[in-house]
Amino acid sequence: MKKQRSDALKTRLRLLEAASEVFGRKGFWSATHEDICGKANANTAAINYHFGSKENLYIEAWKYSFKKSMEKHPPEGGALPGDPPEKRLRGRILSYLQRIADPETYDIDIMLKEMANPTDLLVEIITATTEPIERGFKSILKEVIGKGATKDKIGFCYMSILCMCFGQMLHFRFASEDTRMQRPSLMTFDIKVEKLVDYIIEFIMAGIRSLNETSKRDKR
Amino acid sequence: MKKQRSDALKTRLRLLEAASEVFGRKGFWSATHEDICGKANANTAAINYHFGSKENLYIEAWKYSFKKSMEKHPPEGGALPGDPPEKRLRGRILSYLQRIADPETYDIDIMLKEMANPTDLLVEIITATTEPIERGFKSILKEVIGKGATKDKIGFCYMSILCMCFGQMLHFRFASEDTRMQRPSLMTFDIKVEKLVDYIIEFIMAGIRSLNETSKRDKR
Amino acid sequence: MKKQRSDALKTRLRLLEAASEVFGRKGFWSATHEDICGKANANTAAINYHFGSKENLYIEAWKYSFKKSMEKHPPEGGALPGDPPEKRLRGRILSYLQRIADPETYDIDIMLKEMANPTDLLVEIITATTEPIERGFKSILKEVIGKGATKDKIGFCYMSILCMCFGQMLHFRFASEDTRMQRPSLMTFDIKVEKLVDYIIEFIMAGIRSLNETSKRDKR
Amino acid sequence: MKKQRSDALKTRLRLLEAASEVFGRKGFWSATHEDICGKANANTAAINYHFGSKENLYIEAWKYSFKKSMEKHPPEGGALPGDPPEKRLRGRILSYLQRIADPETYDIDIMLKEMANPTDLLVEIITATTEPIERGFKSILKEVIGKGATKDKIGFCYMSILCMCFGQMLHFRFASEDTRMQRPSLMTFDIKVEKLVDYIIEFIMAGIRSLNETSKRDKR
DNA sequence: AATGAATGAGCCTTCATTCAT
DNA sequence: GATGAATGAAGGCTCATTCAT
Repeated sequence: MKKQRSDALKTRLRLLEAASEVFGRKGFWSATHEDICGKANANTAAINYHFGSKENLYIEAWKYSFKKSMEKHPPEGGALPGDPPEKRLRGRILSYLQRIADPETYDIDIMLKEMANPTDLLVEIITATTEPIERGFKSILKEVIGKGATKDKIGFCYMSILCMCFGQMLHFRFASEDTRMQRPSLMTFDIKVEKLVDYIIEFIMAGIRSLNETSKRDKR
Repeated sequence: MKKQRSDALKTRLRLLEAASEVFGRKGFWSATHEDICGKANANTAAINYHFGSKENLYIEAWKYSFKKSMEKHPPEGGALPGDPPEKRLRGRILSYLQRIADPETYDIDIMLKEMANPTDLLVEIITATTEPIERGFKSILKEVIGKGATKDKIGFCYMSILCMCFGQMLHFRFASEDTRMQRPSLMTFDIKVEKLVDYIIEFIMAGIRSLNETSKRDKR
Repeated sequence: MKKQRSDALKTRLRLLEAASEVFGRKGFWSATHEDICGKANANTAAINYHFGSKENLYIEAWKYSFKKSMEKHPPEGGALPGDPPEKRLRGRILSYLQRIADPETYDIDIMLKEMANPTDLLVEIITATTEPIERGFKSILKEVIGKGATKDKIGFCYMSILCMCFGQMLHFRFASEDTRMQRPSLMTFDIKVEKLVDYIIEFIMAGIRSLNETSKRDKR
Repeated sequence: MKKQRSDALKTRLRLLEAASEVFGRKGFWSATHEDICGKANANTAAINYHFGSKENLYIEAWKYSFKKSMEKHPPEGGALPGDPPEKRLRGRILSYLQRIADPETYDIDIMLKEMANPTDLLVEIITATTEPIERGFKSILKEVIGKGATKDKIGFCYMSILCMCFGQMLHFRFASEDTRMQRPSLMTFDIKVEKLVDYIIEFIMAGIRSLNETSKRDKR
């Protein structure tokens, strides 16, 4: 079966799709040219032909994944600029959770693998591309927390949101036998994603409110 | 004879120590025999000689690490059996945080790498060894939540504790330039570990309490 | 039609020019299609399209270079048929040196690389094309040496001329930072090309004369 | 046929011998691990095991070859310190010619290939190791030339010796179907090596003497 | 007629494992 | 019992060549 001639762009795209998935599932080191090219129906030499190196493909795959994910799930999560800060925060969290839960995008997966086994290739690009999201979150958090909003407290709250979103959703993906997860979770409980989202948001909002009150009390 | 056997045991131990650290820092795939044997001052053939294979050493290293870590930080975290459930919960969380923060144990590191890039080797053993901890947590959570304590809610709360502890402490290790972390965090804020622990516990307890109230309200 | 054919010829020519230079600088093995086509502003497939193979282009490039070089520096080096043999020999040597020194022709460079790393591709063609030059030299040498002109002695003298011309001029190109030479010579001395030519010719003529006298003496 | 266990040093030596020959015959780029390891009866991974890389083996092979060659053919060529300068010069030239002609050493071959296709790996090491030889030659040349011994003239004479020795001997190797030369020379004449050496030395000495006289004459 | 896309053979290197001592 | 030496399988990459347009 001879490969049909096709646009280089199409092959490139197939490679990006395949690479996103394979890198997302296996991480940079375990993913091989053959894994990726096999999935993309391309020759083993295709990666170097189209991207110059595995490293470069990795970077491009992350950019591609992130863009795709962000376009599918805009960060506002349905909230409008005029909405009260709590509602806007909920919207942002919801958007985040959706990005993490979406079985068709791999930016989060790549990022997690990268955090576990850093390659020195994505640090800057991730920092640069995710900076607006962080800024958006923090600006809303500042409003929500109000007077006691020190930089540290905002940082802690933002981090808490990340922890809860990532952790719970990843665990959910395990529990729901997401095809990306190669094995069952170490822990299971049956919960639907909508309910999980409610829980997460409530948990986070309560935590933030509590910290907020404490600091007010401390001041007095 | 006796001397030799003792030497063998010492080498075994050095290999376990070295393997724990290397696996914790690099994960299973990136760690090489040379990395480990080099650090253990042993021959490259030593792993296969003493443990049969890299896989087996990995399993043994995890067991070793976990045991060491648990002996150093007992799971009650200073709370007594008769203490009120909230206090016992705080104790458990504190113990967890200490295990994560301890720069001399690598069980958590191995577990995290394993979660990011599963090897099929640790699932059962981790499940088995951590089961008592999970059971302890959940039993206390049941008390704390009280009447509305469904299996799902308990599961969610337990998972939330894990998320917060892992996420925040890992981030703290990044921010504090822990030698285990190969690069600076993507995000930094200056906060002391004691204060961080306070924050985490308060955040979690607030979240749990909130979920609790909601369910009571829902019931009405 | 006519236009296209002319374009094709132009591309062919550009390829020949580029190939001469690249082969001259890097030799057959290190020169890549991309090197050559890049320099010729042509497609990577152009070589096989226009010449069938890298091998064939190599042969054609040599022929092209040699022809170009010989047209620029006629082998008589300004001497006339009626001039005395020594003068005609000087002319030939001068012409040789000019060909070697000319920074715009690459036949000598290709030949040297070929000698260092033979490809089996140029033996016959070089022998055939340089044969007239060799014949010209040897016929003059026969006259110069006179009675003792055995085939061996003529051969030795001819070879000596080649050695001196090649060696000294190559070294000079090194020393003068000729762009064709990738690195400085292992040995440097500051000497102008005119003086160098004088030295070389004097050295050679003295050598030949000496051999000549010896053989006369031996005969006696 | 299982490989027998043997001293690492013996394998190393076999690899060095094989590498010297293969690099000498083919040059760095065309020589493959398989060529070398095949000849050395070793596994393809042996090069990286014993030398770390092809580059490093190349350097070591050159050092090994050079040492071997110099031990076999001491640079004085049989002349004694008290001998007249001309005789000592003859001795040095003879030694050089022997080194070049010896079919069992490959330092010269490697050096020539390196000059034709530089790798950036041997420049310094060759310069350093051959420096004493150059110094020895030049000091004698200074004596031989006498008063007119400018740096340039000494340099030119030294270079002339190199040219003649290298060129003639290489050609001789071609003509005598030296196994190192893959193909017949472009030019043949039947001459015995002893006679060739006589010719070369006479030619060189005459050239040097002539330059010498000229400069004396010029001064007047 | 000419080219951009694609390919497969081959190279250097790494690494877990085996083997002979 | 323990180790230094050796190996083979597999990975990333280069490059001359082929193919479909």
